[in-house]
Order: sequence, then C-alpha cells, then structure tokens
Amino acid sequence: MLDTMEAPGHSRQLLLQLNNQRTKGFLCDVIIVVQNALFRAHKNVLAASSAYLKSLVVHDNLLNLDHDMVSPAVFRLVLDFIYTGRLADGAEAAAAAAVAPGAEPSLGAVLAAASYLQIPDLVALCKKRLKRHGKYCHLRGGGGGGGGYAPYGRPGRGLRAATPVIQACYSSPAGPPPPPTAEAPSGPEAAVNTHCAELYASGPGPAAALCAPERRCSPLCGLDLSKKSPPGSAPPERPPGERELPPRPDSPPSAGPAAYKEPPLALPPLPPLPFQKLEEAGPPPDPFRGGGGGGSPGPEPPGRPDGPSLLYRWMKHEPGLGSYGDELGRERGSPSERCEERGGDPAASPGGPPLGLAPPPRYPGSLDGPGAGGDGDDYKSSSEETGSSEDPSPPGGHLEGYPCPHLAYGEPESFGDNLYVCIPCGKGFPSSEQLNAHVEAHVEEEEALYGRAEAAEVAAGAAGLGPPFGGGGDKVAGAPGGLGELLRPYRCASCDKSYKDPATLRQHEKTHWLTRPYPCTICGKKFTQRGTMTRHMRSHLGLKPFACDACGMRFTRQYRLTEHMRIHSGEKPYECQVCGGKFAQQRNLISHMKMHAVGGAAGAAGALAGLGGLPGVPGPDGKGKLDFPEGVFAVARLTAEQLSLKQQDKAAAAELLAQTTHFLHDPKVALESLYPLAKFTAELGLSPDKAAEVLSQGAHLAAGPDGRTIDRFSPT
DNA sequence: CTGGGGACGGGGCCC
DNA sequence: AGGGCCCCGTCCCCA
Repeated sequence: MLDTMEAPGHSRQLLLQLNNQRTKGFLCDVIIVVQNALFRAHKNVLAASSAYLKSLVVHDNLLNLDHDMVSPAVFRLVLDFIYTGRLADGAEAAAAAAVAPGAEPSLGAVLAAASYLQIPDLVALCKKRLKRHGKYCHLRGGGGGGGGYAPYGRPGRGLRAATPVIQACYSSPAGPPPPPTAEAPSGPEAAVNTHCAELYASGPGPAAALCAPERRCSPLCGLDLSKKSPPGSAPPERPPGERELPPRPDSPPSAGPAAYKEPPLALPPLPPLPFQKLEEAGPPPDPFRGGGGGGSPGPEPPGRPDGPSLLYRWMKHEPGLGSYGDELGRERGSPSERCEERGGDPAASPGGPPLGLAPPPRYPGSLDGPGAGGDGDDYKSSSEETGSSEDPSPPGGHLEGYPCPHLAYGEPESFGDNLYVCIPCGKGFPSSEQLNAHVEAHVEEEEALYGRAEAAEVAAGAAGLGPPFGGGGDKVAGAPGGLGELLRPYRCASCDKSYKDPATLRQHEKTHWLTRPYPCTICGKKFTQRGTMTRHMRSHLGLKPFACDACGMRFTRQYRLTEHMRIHSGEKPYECQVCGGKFAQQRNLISHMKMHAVGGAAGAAGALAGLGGLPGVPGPDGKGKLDFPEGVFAVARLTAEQLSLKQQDKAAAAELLAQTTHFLHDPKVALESLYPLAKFTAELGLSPDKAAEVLSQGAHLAAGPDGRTIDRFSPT
C-alpha cells in the first residue's frame, strides 16, 4: 500500500528540476567562487548536501572556496553530484580534471574535495569506485593522519592544508565557519595529480569538451580579478579583523612594502580554447575596428569578446543572484530584440558605446546640456536607476546593469547600409573605403588647423580606428588661447574640462554618458571605467592581492597598502599647518582641516600669525583682523597648500569669482576685488569648488562674526 | 553623549 | 590597463 502512496520518481523529478534550474541560474541564490570560476547554486541544495557548505551559505551569498583544495573542474563534478546524485564516470572525471582519460587518480581529487566539503555520500561513492579499481589503498595518505587527499597532488602544506580556507567574502565578524574536520585532506598525496595548471593549459582537450557552454570552468573569462601579492608575501585570506598573523616563514626577506609594485597578473592563463571557440562563433567583424587596419582598441563596449564578455556570456547562461537571475531568465529569450529596442538610435543613447558606432559629434556649442550627463557623483545603483527618466532604455529593455550580450557584437542597426560612420561629422558610408576617403578630407582640414600629427589623430578617431567615442570631434579647435589651452588642448564639450590627450578626454566624457558602460556582473552596479569595475569586482570576490608584510593585513589596492604601511613605520607626512597635527593619511588631514574650517577662525589666524609677516594678521590673541584680500588669500593659500591641491585650469579662477563675490556685499568692493582674487586663485590653481570652500572659510574668518570688516576688504 | 582622530572601504577620475 | 590620488563615508576608539 505504501507504494501506492508514493509518487514514483518524485525525488528524482525534484532533483531534475533543481538541476535544470541551476543550469539556467533560475532562483540561484549563491555564487561559489573557485579560483577563477564561478558557480551558481541554491543554498538549500548545498546546505542539504554538505555540512560545510551549509555553514557557509547561512552567512553569505558568495562563497570563496580554496582552489588548493578543490579545483574548478572538480567542484563542477561535485556540484553535478549534489544535483544529480551521480558522479561522472572515470573518463569524464579524468577529463574534467584535465588528466588523461582513464587516469583514475582524478577520483582522488573528487574524493578529497568531497571530504573537504563534507559530502559523505560522495566520499563513499568515490571510495567505492576507487576500491573497485583497486586504487583506494594506494591513495591513502602514508602518514596515517586521517588519510586525506590533496586535490592536485600538491604536497601537503601543513596547517593550511589541514585547515582548508573556505572563506566567504564579507565574512561575518564571527569569522568563517569552522573548517571541516572529517576527512580533512592533508599530507602529501602525490598520487592524486590533477593540477590546475594542467587544467587551464589543456586547451581543447576533453576537459573543454566536457564543459557545457553554460558551465564553463572559468567563467571569469579573462577578467582578471586575481592580482596577487608578490610571491611569498601573501598569507591566506583571513576574516576581517584578524590582523595579527605571524610573519610567514616562507616570506622572502622582502624589500618591504614600499617596494611593492602591482604584480603582474598571476593567474594561470585562461584556457585558450573552450572560450576561444565560443568567441570565434560570436561577434561578426566590427566594421570600425576589424577592417580599418587595426587601430587602438579603444573603449570596449560591454561584452566585447575579449575580457568581460565571457563573463557576461557566462552570466547570461547562469544569471545572477536572486531576482537578477529571474530577470535575466526572462531576458534570455530574445536578446537581439532587446538590443534593437535599446539601440535604435545611437544619438538617443549617448551612453551606448556597445555598438561601436559613434555618437553624434560633440562640438562646442552642441552640448548635450548640463543635465545630459549625470554628475559622476550622482551615481545611483542599477536598481535605483532602473526606470529612471535618465535611462534611455525603453521599458522592457535590458535589465540595468546587465548588458545585452548582443551588444558586444557590434551590430550597427540604425544606419542602414551606411555602417561606416565618421565620428566628427556623423555621416555614414557603406564601405570603409568611402569612409576613409571622407576622412581624408577631414585630415586636410585638420592639418590646416592643428598640424599633421594631431590631424592624424583626429582622423583616426573619425575613422573609428581609435576609440569610437569622442574622437577628434570633442577637441576644441586647438584654438589659440592661453597657455592653459595649449597645455590641455582637449576640452570636454559638456563641461569645459580640458585634458592633455584625447584618450583622457574620451575617458572623461564617459562620465557624461547616461549609461555607464561597465556593469558589475555580480551586483549590476555600473561604472564609467573598466578599471573601476574590475576593482569593484575584486571587492565582491574578496580578492586582496596586496598584503602587509608586517601584520598580514590585505588590501585590494596598492595605494591602500602604501597608506597602511605608514602605520607601521610611524610616518606621518601630512602635517596640519594650523595646529601642527600630523597624519599618516592625507584624507585624515583633509577631514582635520574641515574641522578647522568649521570653527577655525582663531586657529587659522593663529597659524597665519605663526607664519608671521602677513599683513593684518592677528596675533596669537586672535583679536586682530585680517585685511582682505590678504587675509583671505593667506588662509586660502595656506589651506590649499595643505590640501596639496593640484594645479588646474586658470579657468577655474574665473568660475571661482562668480562663486566668491557673494562674500562681498558691496558690488563696488566686489569689483575691485575681482582682479587680485582672480589672479590669486589662478595662481593657486584651485578647483572652483575647493577654492570657493577655502575662500568662504577665509572670508568668514576675515569678516568676523558680525561681518563688519567686510568693508575693509577692498584692496588698498 | 559628543567630538576628534585613526584606519579603512569604495567610487571617481586623471595620468 | 593600471597606478595613483582625491573624495566621501563608515567604523571604532578614546578623551
């Protein structure tokens, strides 16, 4: 009777469904990072299968597994087992582990991983299979200390191997869950020889064949987030707060952190093949790059084949966490349609570099308008942006933050047959030859204006040989202006900032785009620069390549480490000229200076007095009054020097004037003050905002609480 | 409780 | 692309 009450195959069906959902990323709520591979799964399923994973998923959505203990390929097998109850047969397992088919030791790697992850069923299965092949006994650790398996035949690494570091990014303060105890792999297990390097060097081997497209073993796909500390200087990841690590014995007598240089990319080269093939089948040639004879690569639209596009594609197949996955799941159906929805008119989507087409040129006078860009500081997360009026995407377009994979393909859609567009003038041409001929005309014009070298650059931009955006069109006509314009001839049409080189200008112009071209594939947040995005990704993945030799603390950036090292060295190079306080970090000095700015009239005045010799400066008693403009200038100069402000455009001074004259109640006085003020602020090179702030402070100081001394501000 | 300092994370952006 | 710096914000500790 019981049989009739049990739906036959129910559990099987359930598993099938779950696995199906996993491969689609549907309802996946956890990402597991193994080396440079990402896997998505369901917390419930993991928790039901592995005590260890259970302890991890409780706290985090993003798990970082120690790839020394489990390789991406092996973890994939493990995940398959979790979701299917089946372990790929020997040949498959070997293939996945990038060893010769039939090489049974790969089972050892799986066994080691299963032990490490505390999946008893898989452990039993592996043992059973190994015994069947008569290998199990040979594989057992000779040391007898629990008989674990080192996954890749790597010699045991003592403590670390015995206490595998599965750590979740953003670990809770309580730290990561306790390491597994049962069957903890340890000790030298040379017989088990699946090495990651082999995996990734294997190319079009069986491993590649085994990887279904949606389950690539290295989904980070060329987006190298794994900068590593110099050899030996990087202790294993630790939970935040755990700083007091003993120096690593294997640390070389390093030259010290000061000698740190951002190390070269340390990941083993990604497997050339599984992905290459994918790519080869992907994008059609980009008319603006391919045929043109190879110019500089230029800003890559999201999803370009090299680099993040692989990740995007991977994400496409296995969408992101939670609702993102859901959204993507819906989106997945007809991406090209959405591309068309979105991409119709590049002019309507200035932020849309993806097509590789140029937006209409932005000459001075054809500004997009101040609102066009969204100040960089006005950044909103993707979720906030969704549906905003700024978003050029029509309803039903792409989920913000998730680029349409097809955008990578450079499909020009709105130019009809005239796919070859001249950036400066926006004209389209049906062939690159015609475009080149057209560009020749530009070159001649530009040569007449700027000279040959710059003209060539303009032409390159026009022909799309260089980065497709900005091109020469943004350049202010080398106009014979002041020295500033000579030094920084490339001016942004949207905000009048100027730059020394066109690349920087193009980079800057992205800050005005409505759509940020580089989305984080994990959280969807978008960035104007790829570097910022990859840096952001490192924070997601908990990758902190820069380790402090003194305390072991790790950082995502070299600069942070340099900053941090001052704590150990006691160096405090930033000194407050007002109170003499010293700071190890410049930003803390800045904060400190703000404190002076708020209540700092007496302090600043005292400092000025300390400098001595300034006219009208009060004595230490603070009773004196500053003369304007000297007093203001002195304070401004002082503060500016302290803030180490960079020299900027003289144009800033002009803008500054507009912002500062409100200090001067009397228009006549204001007028009289303009010239020295302009001269001084130009000399300081203050940015408008900063100068206004500084001068505001100074004016307040000079005016005194009642503002009466304002009358004395007129230059004598 | 509050203000200030120390330390650090993240993002923007110029070089 | 990567380095470097700036800015903002936060957390923690301490007086």
